[in-house]
Amino acid sequence: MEEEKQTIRAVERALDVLLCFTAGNDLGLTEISQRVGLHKSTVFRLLATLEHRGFVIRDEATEKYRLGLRVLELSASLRREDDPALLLIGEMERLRDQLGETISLYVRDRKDRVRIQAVQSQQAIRRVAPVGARLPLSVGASSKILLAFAEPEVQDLLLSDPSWPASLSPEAYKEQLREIVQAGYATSFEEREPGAAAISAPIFGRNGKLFAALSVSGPSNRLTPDAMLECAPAIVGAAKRMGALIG
Amino acid sequence: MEEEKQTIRAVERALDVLLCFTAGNDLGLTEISQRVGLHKSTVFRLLATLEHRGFVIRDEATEKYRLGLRVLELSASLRREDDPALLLIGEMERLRDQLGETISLYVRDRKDRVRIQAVQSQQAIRRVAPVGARLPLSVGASSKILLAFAEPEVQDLLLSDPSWPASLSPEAYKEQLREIVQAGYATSFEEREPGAAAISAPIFGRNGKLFAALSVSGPSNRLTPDAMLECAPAIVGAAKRMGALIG
DNA sequence: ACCAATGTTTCGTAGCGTGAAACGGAAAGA
DNA sequence: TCTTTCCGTTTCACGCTACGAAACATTGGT
Repeated sequence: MEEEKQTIRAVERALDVLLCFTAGNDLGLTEISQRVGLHKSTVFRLLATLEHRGFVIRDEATEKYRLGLRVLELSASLRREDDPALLLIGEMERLRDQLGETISLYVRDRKDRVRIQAVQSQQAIRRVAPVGARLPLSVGASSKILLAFAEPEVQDLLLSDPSWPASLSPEAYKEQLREIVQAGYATSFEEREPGAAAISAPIFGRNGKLFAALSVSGPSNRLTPDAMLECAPAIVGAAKRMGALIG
Repeated sequence: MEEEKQTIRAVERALDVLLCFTAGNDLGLTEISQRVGLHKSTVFRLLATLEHRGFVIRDEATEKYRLGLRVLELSASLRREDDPALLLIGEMERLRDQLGETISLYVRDRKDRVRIQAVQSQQAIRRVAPVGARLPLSVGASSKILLAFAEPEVQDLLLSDPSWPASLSPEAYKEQLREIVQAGYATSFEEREPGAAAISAPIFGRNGKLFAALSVSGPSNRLTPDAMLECAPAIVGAAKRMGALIG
């Protein structure tokens, strides 16, 4: 049960503190200590260390903490010249212009999916999709794609994981995933967020393995089930072209 | 020579390991341990911790370490809706289209400057400017802007800092900065990188304090001293308009 | 086969991180 | 003005925990 990997507690705690800031707004010391469940003085020292390296800074006015520019520096190193997300942005823009909706690119990262690239719809009412967002793998069209086309062993691992919602029976869900493999795309209608719908198709690399899920999302009154059925071929086609672009 | 702030050694080391990856390429355990000057087993545990939280991952093929998507998640929180860099991108694009060169936005972060936004030139030969890059405050046109228009106390602090190159006399440099304040803009010609030139102007916030340096950079055979002199008014004007846009 | 280089595990020690408590300071309320 | 309250900061003794040497494992090169 318990073969925890050998990790360093203080570092783990520091990273937890950092992750608090994914919420977005600035945080005070006490608020952080409550959120991570650590003593004030412990968090104080952790924050002092993070600040010393520039990972967090203090807002001069409010005295609260926020992320520092060091994380921008790190993320710049993530986006390298060979970043697939950069290669695919052109094709994504073309699809956006064709369909008028927001286009996202998701990859699986452990037990979540992460939006690694996005081009926003130009319409007044649109889905806004910030790059970097981390979302659950249990709901949404792209989640189903990432699961349905994953290698069987990771699929089993994820569906049997304790973090998998008990309300979703693995057996029934697998049947649904098989249908998606058959169809070649997946849809979701007001599944994760009310008023939103999405349709997603898989992008395979040259090695034949799933690389990412291409997803079109918008308001559910525009992306009706019928409308999604209609634009599915375009999305599947774009995903196929993208697969040819990446290594 | 005294009291360092109270920080946590293990965390500090972990952050140093993370910062190794700003180089860009993937790193092996031994290489990291040499770079940060720590024992292999120590780095091994630090990396295991960073990996456990998703800040680094291992390339399946090469077994080397690289940054994980958690840093993308963090950087997304840095780019919020009220991010000034997002407000200014429109004006930057306009300036790019007018001058045909790459436009960058720099802010001072401690003893460095960081490029927080950029729009790339469309020309075949152009300056490429990745967002997030951290550069020294001692060379380059935008460095001079960030120093010249900084509050006097931080200017003194930076010029007297041990990290300031001894070859640049603070006295003479201050005189140069005064001239820049007079002119309202700064230039650099093959100063930091051979073959590159830049011209930069300050952006002030509503509070009258310096917010960032707007910079135009390109190959030195296009951005000749004469050409820079010619386009200076356009850049100063754009910087002024940008100042009105931010809070 | 050897050697060299890298990644992983073990283990005893002491140095370090920990959390309770006390301190200081600012803002809110009576 | 004097409380009260809430934050942030500092101190300190205890005992856990992170440390590094060394051994072990694994690979690839010659």
